[in-house]
Amino acid sequence: MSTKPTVNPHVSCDCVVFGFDNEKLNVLLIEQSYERLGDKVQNALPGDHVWEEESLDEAAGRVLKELTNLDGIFLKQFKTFGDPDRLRNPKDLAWLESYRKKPATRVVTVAYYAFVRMDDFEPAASSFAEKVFWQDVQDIPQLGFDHNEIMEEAIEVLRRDFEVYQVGLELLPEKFTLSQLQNLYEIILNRKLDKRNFRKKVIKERVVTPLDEKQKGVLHKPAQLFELNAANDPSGLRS
Amino acid sequence: MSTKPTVNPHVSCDCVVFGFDNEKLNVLLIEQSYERLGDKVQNALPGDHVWEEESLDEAAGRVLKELTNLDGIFLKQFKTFGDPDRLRNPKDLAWLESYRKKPATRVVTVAYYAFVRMDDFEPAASSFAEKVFWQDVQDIPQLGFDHNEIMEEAIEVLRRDFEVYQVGLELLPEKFTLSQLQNLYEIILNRKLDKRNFRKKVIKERVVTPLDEKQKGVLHKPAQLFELNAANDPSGLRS
DNA sequence: TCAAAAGTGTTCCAATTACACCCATGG
DNA sequence: CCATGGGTGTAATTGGAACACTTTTGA
Repeated sequence: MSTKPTVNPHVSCDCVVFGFDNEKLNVLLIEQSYERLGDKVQNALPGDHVWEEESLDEAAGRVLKELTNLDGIFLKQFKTFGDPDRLRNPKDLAWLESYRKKPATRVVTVAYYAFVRMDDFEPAASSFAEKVFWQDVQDIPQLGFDHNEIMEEAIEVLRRDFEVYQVGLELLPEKFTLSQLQNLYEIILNRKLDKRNFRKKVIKERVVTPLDEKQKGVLHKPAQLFELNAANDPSGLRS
Repeated sequence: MSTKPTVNPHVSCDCVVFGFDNEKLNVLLIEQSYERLGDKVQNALPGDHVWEEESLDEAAGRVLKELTNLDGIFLKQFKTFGDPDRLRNPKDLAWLESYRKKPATRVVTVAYYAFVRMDDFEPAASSFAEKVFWQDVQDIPQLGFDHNEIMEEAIEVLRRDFEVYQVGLELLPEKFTLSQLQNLYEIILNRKLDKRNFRKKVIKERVVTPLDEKQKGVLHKPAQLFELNAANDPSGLRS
């Protein structure tokens, strides 16, 4: 890639990047600032136009890479948003004008969700935005464009794909306790689970394998650490 | 809609329209002919470019309506295909040249699947093609562009959505027997089911409700007819 | 009377649920 | 020694799987 890529102004991709901090589910948001109209800022999902010579998956992978500098991240296309009015809300026009020549152009966006281990990544300025931050999915502010709608659909799809394919376990740190695992299940499924039954099940079904290692420095009985069972890798893409 | 619509040359939608004839699962294909290069024909999925002022769902609904003239058809977006090379196979160039000014333009296509009751619809020429026909999904010929790939993904998604949301029951005629229902299950799930267990289950789970009516004119014991339980309508779109 | 599909119940096993107490550690 | 979360087993219930014969109709 030595020549400058041609941008396709009609198609973009947006990424809903999930992170898990053992207590809640978070999403990466960016702050877009546009000085032209009185230093306003708005929050949005990270995304970019697709280049003419890359696939949609490559575009999403590129956005993720520029944002986090991480490789091997789970990434899945989940829905395409193409309402003719999706960029025509007056609240978004100022930003679009500062960014593109033709703010009236219709843009269809292909939405992806992704999983990032929160302790692999410290949000930092990127080519997309000076500010990048984690936000609790229970407490999402107003976002630009139709990004609130995209977020909501992403969470629905995550719940479903988690139940069907056990997608989402890559949100855990490499070594984790069964309580952490159970927290993740409970948060994604949005219901309480029984501790004993849960443990029996994940061990019988080989979701995880125990390590020869325990927690240290906790003010209670240290827990056994586990790792994901590699064979359990769902058939999704990793970029 | 009195003014002529503006076509968006960068985005199209393609529809995988399923039908069920009590024996196999079928898909609607069209035959595209282009005289320019020696009267060749190729088969493809029905689809069209999106208009500038319609949503993606509306575009798919429009394609379906023009194709079948039916209303109220179940329709669901399932994946977007946007490889830069998806229209660059030499086999497709002749057709594209006969159809568009710029065959090299990259087109991203949003794929939908849909369900049509086969006895509600007799394939007939439409604005898309002179020839429209049902084809057994087990025996799909080579299609233009990346349409074989789209087909395969559609079937996978159908299987999954059927298990998760019981999407697909709208393939049945309004009144049907439990054997027909079981055939549909077996074909979509691709495995045999036990007759007694199946019947117990669909009745207990209120998938269907019995009618005060029986089959007539069959050369065996006439079966009780059933209809879908309306409350079972999955939360998909109907166009 | 025959062929063809309809219709029907019971038993067994596996999987899921509910539930309460002792343990190891750091402060 | 106390607070905190870690760790464990059993009994009851539910749901799924396996399985074979009789019935009704039209030809």
